[in-house]
Amino acid sequence: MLQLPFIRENKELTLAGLKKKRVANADEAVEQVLTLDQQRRDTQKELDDVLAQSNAKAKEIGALMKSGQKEAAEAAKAETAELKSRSKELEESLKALEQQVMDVLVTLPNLPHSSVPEGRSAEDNEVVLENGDKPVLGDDALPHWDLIKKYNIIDFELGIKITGAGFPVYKGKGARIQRALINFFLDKALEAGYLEVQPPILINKDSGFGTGQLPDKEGQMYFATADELYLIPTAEVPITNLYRDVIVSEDQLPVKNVGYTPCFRREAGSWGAHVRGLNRLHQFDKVEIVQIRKPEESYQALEEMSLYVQGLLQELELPYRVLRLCGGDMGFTSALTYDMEVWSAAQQRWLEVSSVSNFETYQANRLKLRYKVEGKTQLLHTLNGSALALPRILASILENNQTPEGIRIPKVLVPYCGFEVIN
RNA sequence: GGAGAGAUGGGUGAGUGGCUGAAACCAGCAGUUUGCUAAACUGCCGUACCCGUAAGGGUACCGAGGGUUCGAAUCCCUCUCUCUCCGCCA
Repeated sequence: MLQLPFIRENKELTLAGLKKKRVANADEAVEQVLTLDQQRRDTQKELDDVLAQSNAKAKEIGALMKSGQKEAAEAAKAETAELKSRSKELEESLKALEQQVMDVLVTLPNLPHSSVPEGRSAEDNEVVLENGDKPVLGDDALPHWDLIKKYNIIDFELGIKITGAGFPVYKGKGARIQRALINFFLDKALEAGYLEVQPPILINKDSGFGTGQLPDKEGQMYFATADELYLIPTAEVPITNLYRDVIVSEDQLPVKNVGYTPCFRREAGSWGAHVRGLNRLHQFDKVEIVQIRKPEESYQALEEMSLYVQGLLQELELPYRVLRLCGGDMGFTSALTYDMEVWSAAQQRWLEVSSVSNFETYQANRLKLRYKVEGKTQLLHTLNGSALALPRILASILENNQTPEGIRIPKVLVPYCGFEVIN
């Protein structure tokens, strides 16, 4: 959520940012927020004054009662009636105005960092770098959805029976390589100084609001109606919400957490071409890194996180590229996002496997996540990144490493898998 | 699921209608002093919003929401959570 005082003092900057993010009704929305906010403040001033008068009168009455001046006290009581009804009115309109400000404010996305390129869609994203050699496969190379059948390691039909489309069953070496990847990713994060956490994978409304999934992305999450809990779309949500309503003491910074969780996404309306096999699932596994940083350090941290993720891809011997997302393609809550894509040799396309973002104060403002600087509380910056999401990593390992003798497991994973080839 | 008890500031914990934004103690911060890796003493020590260039002032908050009252941490209602006992159970 954007900070109201910031919008007030930086209206033009706000508008420019929102337009870069391709917000359709930016002028209108900002104007509305500022007008409502002014009304809100006026109303609060008036209410506070009325309440101050009421408090003074109440004290007066108390004193009169004590000194036995009953009649004077009764007379004073009569005077409070008007103040009371007035304060009630004002309180109601204050509440209404606060709600209205909030309603518009939550529709505004985060402002993009100055380095974010202009653009409308994925085609406008900036390729920051490309690394690794794309393998050249023979004509008989298979896409991963055929390889998983050939080697009987992932079963989509079985998943359909148990749950539905997009919920695959991993079997044998398929299950073992999943477990290997998770452990590999967690171990690497531990080496890099992250604290491992195992959060719940169901979250309440407040948590959904804290990281920005609610109110506007309600339809993307599975919802357990009996208990009003959402299945997490990413570990970002529970891990970042660990720090909701927290004033972190300076010596605990920076916070670096890593967690493995399954992730659940309804992906309503996003099925079609290019989503075969492991390319898009309703349930998948992911290791997520989350950092909480002082504002002045957050962009340096973002670069570190990007390099960290790239290091993982290098160790897995996967050709990858890094994109800086353009204003129109960025997430709602992000100020700057790098996407990491790996080359999927049989499909001949790039697959997104990680998204590393700095949210600046946007989430922290919702979370009320702060620290103290010289006695004053100040919002912190939150960042997170996939490190990494499994399915597409697995897809490209399967495709890129296929040989007539079977699928070669990347060296770093062999100790974790306990086998060198899937055949 | 059934029965009972409870929820106060970073922690412990007092407070049952006005003198309480809240005692006391601990932790923390600043300083004074003592010749010793510590003690004693003094002061400070919650959050948010509003007015103000500032100094400063106002308002709200004692699990959450509502109500009674001139006045609520304190009384009433609803909800949430925690603990204890019983039941069930990985």
